[in-house]
Parts: sequence; structure tokens; C-alpha cells
Amino acid sequence: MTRIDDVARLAGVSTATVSRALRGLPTVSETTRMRVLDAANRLGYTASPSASRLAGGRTGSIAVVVPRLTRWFFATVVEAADEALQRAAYDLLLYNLGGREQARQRLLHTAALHKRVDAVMLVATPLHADDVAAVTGLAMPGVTVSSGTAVPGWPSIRIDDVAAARTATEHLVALGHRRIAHISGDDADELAFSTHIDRRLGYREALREVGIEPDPDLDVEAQFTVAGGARATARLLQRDDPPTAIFAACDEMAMGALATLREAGLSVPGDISVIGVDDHDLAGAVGLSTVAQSAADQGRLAADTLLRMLCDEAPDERSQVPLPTRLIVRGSTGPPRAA
Amino acid sequence: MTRIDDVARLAGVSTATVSRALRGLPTVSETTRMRVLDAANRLGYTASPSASRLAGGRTGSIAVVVPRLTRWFFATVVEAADEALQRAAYDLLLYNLGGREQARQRLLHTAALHKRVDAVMLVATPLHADDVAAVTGLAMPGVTVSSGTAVPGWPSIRIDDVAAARTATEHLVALGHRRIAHISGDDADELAFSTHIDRRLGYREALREVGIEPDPDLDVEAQFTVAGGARATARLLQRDDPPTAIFAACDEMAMGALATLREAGLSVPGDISVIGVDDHDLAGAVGLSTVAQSAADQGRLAADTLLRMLCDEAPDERSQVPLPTRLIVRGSTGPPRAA
DNA sequence: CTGAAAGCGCTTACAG
DNA sequence: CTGAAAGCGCTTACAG
Repeated sequence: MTRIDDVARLAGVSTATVSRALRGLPTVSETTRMRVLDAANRLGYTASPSASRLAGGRTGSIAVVVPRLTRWFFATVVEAADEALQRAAYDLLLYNLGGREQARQRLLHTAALHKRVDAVMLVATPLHADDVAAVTGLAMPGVTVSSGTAVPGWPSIRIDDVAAARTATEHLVALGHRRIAHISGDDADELAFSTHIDRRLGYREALREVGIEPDPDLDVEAQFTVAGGARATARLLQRDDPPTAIFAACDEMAMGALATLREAGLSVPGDISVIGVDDHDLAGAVGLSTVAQSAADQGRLAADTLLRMLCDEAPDERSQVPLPTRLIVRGSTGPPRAA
Repeated sequence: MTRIDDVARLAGVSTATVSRALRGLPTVSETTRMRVLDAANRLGYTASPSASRLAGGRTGSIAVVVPRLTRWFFATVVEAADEALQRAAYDLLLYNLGGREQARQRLLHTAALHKRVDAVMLVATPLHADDVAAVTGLAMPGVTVSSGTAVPGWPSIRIDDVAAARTATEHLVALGHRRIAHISGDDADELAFSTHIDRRLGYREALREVGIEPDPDLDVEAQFTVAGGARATARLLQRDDPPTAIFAACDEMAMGALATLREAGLSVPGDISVIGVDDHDLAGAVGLSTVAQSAADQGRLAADTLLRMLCDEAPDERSQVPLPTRLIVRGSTGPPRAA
């Protein structure tokens, strides 16, 4: 393949000048630059990334770590981040943990990222004390998205999960519901992934505020998936005194709830109201009320923040405050049947 | 950071031996290997990827190109491929085209992939004649997934889209439908991305086989999204003589159709039947009949095939034949109202 | 089984 | 503004 000295020879300059010209450094005369660009074009030259990286000390790559690409929130974050990174000519190295704790361990504690990327975006990745130490030891810019654990020096992009849950619960309360169930994450399973903890907290706060003591029987754990929400709802329906409303911690769970209710022949919101969090692509299609968050905004903001950090610019101000959420009332919530 | 000569010094061997020992080459004595491993561990040494790549000539990375990560099929393919690649210790470079034709052009014609990856997986990426030439010029192993255009020497992982569409259409015909609409891709928009062309073909074949001449008015173009399916369905409902059944080219479009029908106050399948293709994660939850394909199988198989090619092994036999599809009848299809 | 040395293809001070 | 030379940190023939 053609190398930098081929271009240098054709353009009649040194390789150093070719390198400078091609990277757009200011210290090259306009005529020289044109000659070099022309030569490079004629030869179809592209610099070898490995060589540039070794010599230059930067990789031009950013690692994006997600728990599960097939969940709406994560795919959307990655897609938005990818667009921003592509524009800045960074490569996106994808690490999908896929629920494999071992993959998480290997990634964090094996220096796998070490000389491989310039920065890291950790999306909803559980971090224990030793993980935080490992990640800090990377000594590179990073951001967390939707993460419960703060990493010193890393901006944290997120919504206010407690507030979002309060909004959802308050909506149900305002409609007149008293027996409100909650479907959320499994504490044992999800470790420091705190989203579900905060959403549960908001749910309880909103209930207590209006004098309702949260009923542990109505607070069920499930995976953050359609199937998880469906199973949890089936369990709720077996109670002697089932709820009149369900607040699911994400839209995928809420859609699972809708499926179970439909199969059980119950009408929504006639018999039971359902609300989620996210505003999933399909939430509108199934008429699901929800507390919307923008996964795309979070992905974009996380990428932009990282890019600024890589240029030693001050982090985006917006990365300091939680992103907004918004109640969207569709057909899945309504007043309970007159008691 | 610690380099290979630090390890060599501590272990009392040459850097060549460290390199061999750490990569598990067979030409190292067991005792030496132990000494080297021990030294590397003590120093927390990991080889610099850039240096290894430059010296070794392989990047250990694979490019995965998808049109849109946020569509179920593509996210699922990538997730499955990622798992296989991670296991083989390959990095996954994600290229999400996001509908940006310019991104596709840049990727294919700019030698961007050139010395950056060892192999390429092209998922549903439109390829014109000059694109095929560019991709072949890469001179590296590759596979296509769900692609209409064959690249010489590259295995093509796919289902039989014509047959899948026939299955869906025949199901509706068997239920007694005659006015069957089809919602599929936009020819102008999607170029050589042939999935929708094949599915339209299967739809027409199945109709003609039972003596029904496809009605162009019932064959509407839309984007492969929920919103696209919803809008297309709204258009169908405006016809003087609307269809009694809709075959949507993918489940996301079908779910959009369901949404529009629900909003229009029509019952499914009482007034109109709907069937899609995919078996999307949520198809079960919304009771959508569909022709299932396994995106995960395709992603896994594509990755495995690539890995074998990189080892100069014969490609997996399964990569030679279309993967199976399967009709799944749920609640969204039924006989038309007695005329 | 192991080592000395060349080489992978760039970028970066350092001079000029 | 430009070039000669060193160096980035590995791997790979080639010897032995």
C-alpha cells in the first residue's frame, strides 16, 4: 500500500510536511499544502491509523459501554452519540455487556481500554468502589450516562429519576388512585445500577406525601424488559386485592404490563391504569402514558461533553444539571372505577 | 506506562520472548512462560494495541455497518455479533449510517476502513456497482447481512425475503381475504437495499397464484418505521374501498398500522387484519401475527463466518443458505367480516 | 526454545 | 515554513 514517503516523493517534500499538510496544521504554506493534497489524492493515500496512533499518542477512538443494546434507551443513546463522534472523526468502540457480569469485570479491571481509546462513555454501568478506582486509574476523560455512581472528575449526564417517578405517581394519584403498584428493577441483580432505586424512591415519596403508606405487596421486582413487566403484572393480578394502577419503571416493562392485562381480559384504563417512563418509540403506538426523557439528547450531550474534554475545553454547562422530563398522558391512564 | 522491556527486564528474558509468551505462541518453554506471565502481572502490563497493530499487521478490529441502530433488527444483529466478537477478543467498530447517504459514501469510498479493521460486516447497506468495487478494493474478508447486492467472495447471510412475504400473504389469503394491502419501502429512498423489493415480489406472487391481480392502490410505500407504517395505513383508510387486511414489510410498520387502526376506532382483526415480518421483541406484547426471523442468529452467524474467514477456515456452511422463517399467528389476523 | 536487530509507518521536537 | 532524525512500542524473520 502507499505510504507517507510515496506521497512525500511525489509532492517533492519531506514526510514531516506531508504529515502536517494532511492533518491541516497551520504551519504549512498554502502552495505546499495543495501540492501534498494533490499527491495524496492521486495515490489514494490514507494514513495508517496504527502508525499515527503509535507515533501521535492518541487513538482517535472512544469506548461506549452499554448494558444491552437491544433496549430502547441504550440503542438510542448510542445512535445519538455515534452521530456526534462520527462528525468529529472519532471511532466508536462498542462494548455491549449483554448482562454478562464477567464482561463488565474484564472491561473495567483488565486495562482493556487502556491504550485503546482516548475517552470512555459509561452508560448505566454498575460501578462498585473498586470499579470506580479502576476507571479513575484509566486516567482519561470520561462521562457517565444514567449512572448511579459518580466518578470523580467525570460529568454525569442524567435525568432526575426520583422526580420522574414522582411525576408518574402523582399523575395516578391525581386521577384518584390509591392502590398503585410499582414494577421496578431487581436490587440483587442490578447492583449499583441505581435507576430503579431512585424511581422506587420517587414512587414511595409521592405516595407518602398524600398519606398512602407504600404496600410492599404492590412493589414487585422484575427485569427491565417487556417479559419482565409482563410476569410482574401477572403476579400483581394474583393478589387478593389487586392494584387499580401500575407505575412501571420503564416503558418496556409497562408494555409488558399492557400485554398481560390484555390477555387477562382487563381493560385499560377502565380496570387498571398503566404508566411508564421513557417515551419509547412505540409508546405512542400503543397509547401508553409515560414520563418522557430524551435518550438522544443524553447521548448527544455525553458525546459532546467528551469531545470538549478531549480538547481541554470546559465541560458543557448542560452536563451539570439533570435533563428535563415531561409527563405525556395517553390512553393508558384514567380514573379508577367508582369504588 | 509500563512497556514490554520493563517486563522483559523483570523476567530476565528478551522482549521477543515476552511478546511470544504473552500471545500464547507455542515456541516458549513452560517455565519461561510462567516467569513472563508473572512479571507482566506484577507490573500490570498490557501491550499497546497501536504498537502491536503496526508491528503485527492486524488490527484486531471488525467494522459493523448498520443503517439505523434504533431499529429492532439492526440492534439485535449488532448485539449478537458483538457477543461473538468479544469472545474472540475482537474490537467492534460501529458505523451507524443513520440514514445519512453522505456517511455511507464516506465510509465506502474514502478508504476509511482501510488499515483500520481486519474485516467488515455490512448490514442492509445499499451497494451500487461502484460501491461493490470500492468494497472489493478493501481486499479484506467481509460478509453482508440482509443485503440485496452480492459482493464477490463475501458470504451473504439472509432469509428468503420473497418466501417470507409469500408466507404472510398466503396466511391472509387462507383466512379468506382478497383485498390485501401491502406497506413497504420506498424504492427511491432505499436504493439497492432490496429487502422491500423482495417482500413486495413475494406479496404479488402469492396474490397472483390465487388469481388476484395486485391493486397498485393497495401497495403503499413508507419508511421502515412505526411512524411510516402509521402514515401509510392512514392513507389506505382513505380509499373508497379499503383493504380487509394489511401485510406490512416489517413489524415496526405493522405496529404503526395497529396504532392508526386503533385511533380510527377500527377493530383488529374484526375490521382489518394485520401481519408483519420479524417477530420484534414487542410483537408478542401487542398480539401481532408475523413471519418470524431471527436477527440474533443472523448476527451471530455473520460474526462467526467472519472469524472463520480471518483464520482461513472454510466459511460456515450455514452461511450459504437462507436462514429459516416461521409464521406466528397471534391475535391480529382473522377472517374478514362476512361480505 | 531464545535473542539481537530490523522494521512496521507515522509524528514530533529540534534546527534552520 | 520546512527537513533530518529520533522515537513511538511492539512483532518478525533470521540465527543459533
